[in-house]
Amino acid sequence: MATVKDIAKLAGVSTATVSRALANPKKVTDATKLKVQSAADQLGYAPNAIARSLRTQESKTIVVILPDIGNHFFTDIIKGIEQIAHKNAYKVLIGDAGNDVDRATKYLELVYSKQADGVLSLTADIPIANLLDASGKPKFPLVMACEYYPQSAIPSVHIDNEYSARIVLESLVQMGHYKIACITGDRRNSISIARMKGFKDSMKKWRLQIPDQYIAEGDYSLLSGYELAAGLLSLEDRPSAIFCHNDEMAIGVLKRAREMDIKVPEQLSVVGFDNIPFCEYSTPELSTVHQPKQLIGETAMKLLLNILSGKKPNPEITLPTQLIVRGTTMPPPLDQRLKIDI
Amino acid sequence: MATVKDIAKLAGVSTATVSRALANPKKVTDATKLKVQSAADQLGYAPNAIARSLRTQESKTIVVILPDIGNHFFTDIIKGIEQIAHKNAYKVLIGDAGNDVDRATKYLELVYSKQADGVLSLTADIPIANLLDASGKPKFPLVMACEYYPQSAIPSVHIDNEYSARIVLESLVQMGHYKIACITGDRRNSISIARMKGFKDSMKKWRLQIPDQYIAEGDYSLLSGYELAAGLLSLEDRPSAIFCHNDEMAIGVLKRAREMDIKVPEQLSVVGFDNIPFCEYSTPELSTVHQPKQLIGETAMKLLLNILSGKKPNPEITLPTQLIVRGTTMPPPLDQRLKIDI
DNA sequence: CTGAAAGCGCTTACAG
DNA sequence: CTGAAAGCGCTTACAG
Repeated sequence: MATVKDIAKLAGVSTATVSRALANPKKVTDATKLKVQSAADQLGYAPNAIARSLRTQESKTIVVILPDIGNHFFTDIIKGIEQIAHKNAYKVLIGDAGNDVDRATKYLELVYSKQADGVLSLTADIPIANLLDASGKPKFPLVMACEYYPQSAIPSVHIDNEYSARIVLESLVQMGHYKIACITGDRRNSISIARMKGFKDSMKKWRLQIPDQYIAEGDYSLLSGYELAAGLLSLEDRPSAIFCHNDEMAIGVLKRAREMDIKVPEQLSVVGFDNIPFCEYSTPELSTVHQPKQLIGETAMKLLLNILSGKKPNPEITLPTQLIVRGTTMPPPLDQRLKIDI
Repeated sequence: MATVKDIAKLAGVSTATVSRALANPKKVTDATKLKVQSAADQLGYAPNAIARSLRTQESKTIVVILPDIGNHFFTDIIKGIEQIAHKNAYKVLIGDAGNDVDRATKYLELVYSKQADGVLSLTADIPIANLLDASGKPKFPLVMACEYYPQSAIPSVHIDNEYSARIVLESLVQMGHYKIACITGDRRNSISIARMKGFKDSMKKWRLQIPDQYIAEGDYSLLSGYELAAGLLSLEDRPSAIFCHNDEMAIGVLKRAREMDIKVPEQLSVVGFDNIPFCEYSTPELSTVHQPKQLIGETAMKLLLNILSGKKPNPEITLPTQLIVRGTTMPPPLDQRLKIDI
């Protein structure tokens, strides 16, 4: 491997000049620029980024901490992150936590070991003490996306989860549903809490009850939706609608309903969350809440870039969602329909 | 950030001793080990991996080049890679090529810039001249998984694509299908070529015809399966079975059939490839070829580890596949059934 | 515009 | 067992 030293020798200049010619072509004569350039080409020079990092104290790399690479929701988020990162000459290290807190936390070491300049975390499962110093400020350049720590000073971009749950509920109630169940994610998670709050607030507003057994806690997988639906759909007073906190669990519910011979949407309405590509390929096509996934990724990366360049960040950005009504929702059977004046 | 120098000062030893105490506790007195360790703890020392890399000339990082992060087939492969990598103290840099050859090729620079020690490529779309030197040997530690360059000296782990296609075809023919269409991936790709060969060989063996318009070229997306099925299913002599080169295209076919009111499997059999989790959640559940995805990832990473440690690699590893018959395949209607003696 | 020199933070032969 | 010194390959203030 050729180094600046080799180029310097071949071009008959100093290593300082080589470095300058390659990095700032303006600070150097056209003649030397040419000499250096052709020597570099001749030697097939590739700069050693490690040496550069050690000298400049920056790696031009960021880590994104991914809760679970098996969750398809994150695909477009990552695409958004990578697009902005690459456009700005940053490399992206993707750390899959496999739903494990310790593994997620471990990726933070990359910034202490100087292999990354900042962190873009898609999970709020990391103990917050690992992220904030005594004064409550982030210990290193850090942005959260999708998930977040409420009332923390960590810059974050996310949707309005409470509002998004409310529009789902409003739509369902307007159709006449009142026996509405819910399959959540991890219930200690801020996202689940916000969505549950939106759900409960809407129900309360319409003076509707939520029996305890109508709330089930899943893990965002196809399987957990499938398994939890078994319980929900066997209830004596079976719900006429199920609101799932992501699309994969909703697709799991669809399968269970099919097996139990419960017709969707005639006998059961199902709503998902995220709007992953598979929504349009389920039977029936899944009604859901659309999240601007790629935009979330892009925005979060831009925020991190701002922090990395020393600007003080916009602390919190909320992006819009949208209810998408497809084939899994309709008014419940007449005998189960709510009678209200709208 | 504390450095070895700081620790050395606090512990009253040299930086050399600090380095040794931390890395090889055996080469040092118990007393100094203790002194150094406690000084390091006290200062909250985190080693600078960049400096270490520059000195040791290895980054303990590998890149995996991913054709498209949107293709769910790769999820478990990556899990397998990461598991073995982390167990061996290697970091994994995931490079998403977004189905773009130039982007894929660009990730190779990470090894020239010393940010990665080796490459695990899941795509064979990179021009091979970028990988091999004049004598046909890999320019750097390199392993292929899933895809490969036929007759190259690049170590690779993959399935037997030809055989896998044959078992699909045999199963279909045994059921009595003879009008069998195929939706492939990129047809210049070695995987598609091998699967097509298995397909054609089987058909030839049974003396069956494959009309040109029975072969359609897709891009592994849900949408391409959906779109190409429109043509296939509108043919005057409509196929009674479609073999898709991945599950997502097969699920796209299912949707189109539903819309055209063609009953699967009664009027149309569909077979996918890969066995992604969604297979069990489609309607009907998708028959497919199971690939040992996680094992492929693990095996490929072990191969790369071998190369990295100077051992000469096992050049090619083939892992077994398995036909999984679910709800999308059955014998064709009687009037379209092949009459053969078996 | 160019060069000599220092230094980023480690590790490791080489002496002792 | 321990220390002094060199060096990995860059970049950048400092002189000139």
